[in-house]
Amino acid sequence: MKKKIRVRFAPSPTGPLHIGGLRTAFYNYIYAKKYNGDFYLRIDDTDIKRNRKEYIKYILKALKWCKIKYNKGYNINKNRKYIQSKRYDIYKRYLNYLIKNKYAYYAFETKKELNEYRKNKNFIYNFLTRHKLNNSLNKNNKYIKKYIKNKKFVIRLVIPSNINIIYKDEVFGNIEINTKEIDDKIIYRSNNKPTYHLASAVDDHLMKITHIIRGKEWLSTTPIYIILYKYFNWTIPKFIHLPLLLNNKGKISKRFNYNNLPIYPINYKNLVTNNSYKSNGFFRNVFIYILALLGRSDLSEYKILNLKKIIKLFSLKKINKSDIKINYKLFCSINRNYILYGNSKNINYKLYLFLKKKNNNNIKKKIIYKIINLTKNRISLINDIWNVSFYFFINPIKYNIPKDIIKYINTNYKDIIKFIKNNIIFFFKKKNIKYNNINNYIKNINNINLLKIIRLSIVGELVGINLIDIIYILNKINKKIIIKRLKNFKKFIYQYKNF
RNA sequence: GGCCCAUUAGUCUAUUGGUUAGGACGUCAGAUUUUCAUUCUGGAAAUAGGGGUUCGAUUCCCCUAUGGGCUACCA
Repeated sequence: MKKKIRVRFAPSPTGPLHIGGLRTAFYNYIYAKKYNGDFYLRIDDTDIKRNRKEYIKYILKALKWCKIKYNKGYNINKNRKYIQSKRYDIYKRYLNYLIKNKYAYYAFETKKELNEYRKNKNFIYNFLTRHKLNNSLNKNNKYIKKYIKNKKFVIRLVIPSNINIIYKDEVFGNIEINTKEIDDKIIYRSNNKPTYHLASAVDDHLMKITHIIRGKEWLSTTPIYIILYKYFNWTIPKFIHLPLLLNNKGKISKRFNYNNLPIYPINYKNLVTNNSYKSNGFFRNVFIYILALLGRSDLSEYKILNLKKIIKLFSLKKINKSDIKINYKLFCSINRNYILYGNSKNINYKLYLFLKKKNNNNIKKKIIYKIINLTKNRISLINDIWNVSFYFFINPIKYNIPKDIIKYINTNYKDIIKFIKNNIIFFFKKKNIKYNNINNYIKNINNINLLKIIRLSIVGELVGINLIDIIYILNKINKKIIIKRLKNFKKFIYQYKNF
């Protein structure tokens, strides 16, 4: 019988989860979904100096937004079992086994001493050097006991001497690393806490993890994990390493810029930013697609697929090996593509929710939807809708007038005032103005500059949707708006008649 | 420095021994649009370099270069 697949996502809460971490979580999730397996969430918080509870919350929130659901695992309210800081007793039991079988030993060097050794760049704490160093392999029992009693020790894993550890990665193929390159890794610190290597190996075994899906940065550290598994005589899981996500400067980190955005806005100590994928206006399903895209060579067709299809198409063979540079602009255009061709019901609703917050004049829902339909083909992110539709909600704040129009206003000042007063305003004072009336009126003006001036007075700038639509909608919202704006503009050019 | 991994246009990638090296975003030009956007048409643009193996190499091997990761009492 085939063993049930079980994967885990095991972030360490030393910073807000970034897109790279989320991508790892997502790949674990879809892998489990694809093969009907389990997906667990574990919090690997063995780095007690850098861990923060806020980051655990952040991780959970980010997973939730992306709808990455786990079968079992850490839950801030209910289940706190899947967190390593609550499992120290367990690790200690396994540690004792390693010591008893001479797979691990006590070492007594201070950090200072180690730094001294490391000034020689070739220094490695392993089979070549350990017999000369200050550890329980070389010292008598009395000495060892004294150090252990004073808690001045770490425990190191015995890395076997000069053998090639070969393992198969499902993405990268066979990886071969000689043990002479590897330190006898510290698996237990002087503060009585295990390090990641021990804790994660033990947990992965106890949780019966069958596949380890994580970032490529672990590729050369995997032998340590394998050695531990062999000492315990456990079944080694399969490894699936994912290409790294890079920003312009290298591996993405907790420092944010536009190519390295957080998922959610964060405000924690000196980590403050309002920008994030969510708050900048990415659609959830687009963001999920982007996560899938980062590392999959089969998803370059530029159609936004839903989760079901992403899972259906998933194949280890299609995971690429080379690292991926985050390209925020590309992400934006994927979002834009979705707005243009995606599920318009969902899109319009989200855009409506955004505009609703800004709607101070109680513009009717129906009209807002109309505005959305007219403007949404010119935006990339949800938030952009304001930039292209603000003039329906507020009067123009400033007039963005190009030089040639300034010149035109200066030379034809009197005629323009006259035109506004006697022609346009006169037109808008009529009752029951229909779309066709506006259409005919505008078409008959037949003077590009005057049309531009009408647009300027209403919108504040020369870009935007069809002028007839703008006028029609504004007139529907409130008959007085256009007249008011025309008068404002008249006042404005009167003030600045010599630009 | 050592070890590991990668290298196709600006970016994401297709082609795993025979293709005029394909697509998407971006970019440029034209048409449409009173403007902008959309839409349509078209253009420029890549197998990092050098050696092998082969009738033939983007594809396999080696070297170099570049990028990235690891080399922590971080994960």
